[in-house]
Amino acid sequence: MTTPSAHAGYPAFHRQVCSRRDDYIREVFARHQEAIRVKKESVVVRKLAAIFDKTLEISNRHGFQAMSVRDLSEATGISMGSLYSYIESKERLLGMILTYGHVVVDHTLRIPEALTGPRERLHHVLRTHVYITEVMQPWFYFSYMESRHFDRDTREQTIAGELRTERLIADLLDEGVAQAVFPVRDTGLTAALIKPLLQEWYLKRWKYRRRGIGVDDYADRMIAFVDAALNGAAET
Amino acid sequence: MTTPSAHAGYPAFHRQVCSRRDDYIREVFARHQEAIRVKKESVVVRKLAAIFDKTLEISNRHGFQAMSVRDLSEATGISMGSLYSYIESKERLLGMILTYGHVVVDHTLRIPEALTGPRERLHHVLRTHVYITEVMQPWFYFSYMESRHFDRDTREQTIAGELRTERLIADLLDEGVAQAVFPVRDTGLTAALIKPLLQEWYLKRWKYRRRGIGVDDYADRMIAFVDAALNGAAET
DNA sequence: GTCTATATTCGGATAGAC
DNA sequence: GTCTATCCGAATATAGAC
Repeated sequence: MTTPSAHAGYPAFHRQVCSRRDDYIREVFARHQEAIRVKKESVVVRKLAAIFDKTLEISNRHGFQAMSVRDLSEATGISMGSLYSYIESKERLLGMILTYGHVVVDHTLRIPEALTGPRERLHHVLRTHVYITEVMQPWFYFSYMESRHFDRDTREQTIAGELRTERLIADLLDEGVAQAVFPVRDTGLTAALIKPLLQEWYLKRWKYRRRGIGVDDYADRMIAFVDAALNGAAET
Repeated sequence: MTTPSAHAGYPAFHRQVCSRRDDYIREVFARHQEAIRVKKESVVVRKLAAIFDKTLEISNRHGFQAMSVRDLSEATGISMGSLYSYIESKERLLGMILTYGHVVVDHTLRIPEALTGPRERLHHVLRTHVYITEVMQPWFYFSYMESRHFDRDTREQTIAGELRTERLIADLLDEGVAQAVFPVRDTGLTAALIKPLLQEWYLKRWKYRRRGIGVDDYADRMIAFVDAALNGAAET
């Protein structure tokens, strides 16, 4: 049941994403330049990295609203005045953090390419999703929990992203049904039931950590559960 | 695939819970009496019902922190001063709302009793959970989303409740394994994977409503999905 | 029991020296 | 680029008349 997918296991995936972190933050800088008064890129990248980390850390404990900019100032060791020359406003900080996550996800959650069989393609997508949400757990948690506080546009953008994932899964299921690999009736609903199994990993990771279940463990088990559900669907 | 369980369908369940609503609120009143300056029970029950409803409504849109007591005052039509003679403080209001949900759940999520087969008992628990979270959707959503802002004790109480549900499912799976009804390997992990399928219903209900999927539809499909996963587990 | 008016604290944001 | 000091609006909570 070990994956015959395009993945070389989680550690390699983790290293790759982390090594590109500065590039991702540079792109965030580029997209929000007008809002950032400091102009020296190397300085900005270093500071933004710290600001994003601490914001996610504090917000995920008490909520973004509850985090005062003063709290953030103390946590990062950057004074209020200085901080505001990087973030412009608290709302803009939110926007930058969302951009950050989207940049990372866009660069990593790529299509399988060489994989052909519907089942293999599905497995790959499920595993990659678990991997990326493991690397970026604080961001996914934040995005999920805070989305209802966003303004209309931002919220709808987030929801659209969510639905895209679900749609991707549904499409893969459709492929499988067309090739008589999965005996699934309603692929849309089935995809909707699979998605919470992906979200489970970043929403309740503490629970699995406490039980000693690691990323690859979870991916293996979750994929097996889904496979069983897809196979057994014939009997319904 | 229609349930041969102790349930007479959702509408009957809904009516029963709603008809007892005043009793539940009376119990909340009893448990928080010292914090409520107004003493006339009939008045308190009526006002608390409105206060709870509006609080859940506003909080579930923008978050409990973001809801000012002024907002609540305007929404309920009760003046600031008057409001404070019912809630003592915003934090106490939070406590009362949590009590409210716990009271309702304690009275409705009862054990199957006469049902014997492990599969039937599991189906019953899953369906009842979907039913109760449908009636009390705003409360469950609130409790899930706000729990990380609670103080230590309250948060741990909420988590304990969560784990109890998961444990209940795991125990039923164990029963089934013992009687060779389910070929499941790790019942703890399987229970952990089933739980998000229950939470899905109150966390993303808008999605299913938009697709025209009702409570009993969801319960049927979700239970079928779980059944298939349990059966197919043998092949792993 | 209900209201209006107000005390007080806190958080976002900026000015301006260095 | 970074800091300290400060402004100002908003939110919780209360006092006290009716």
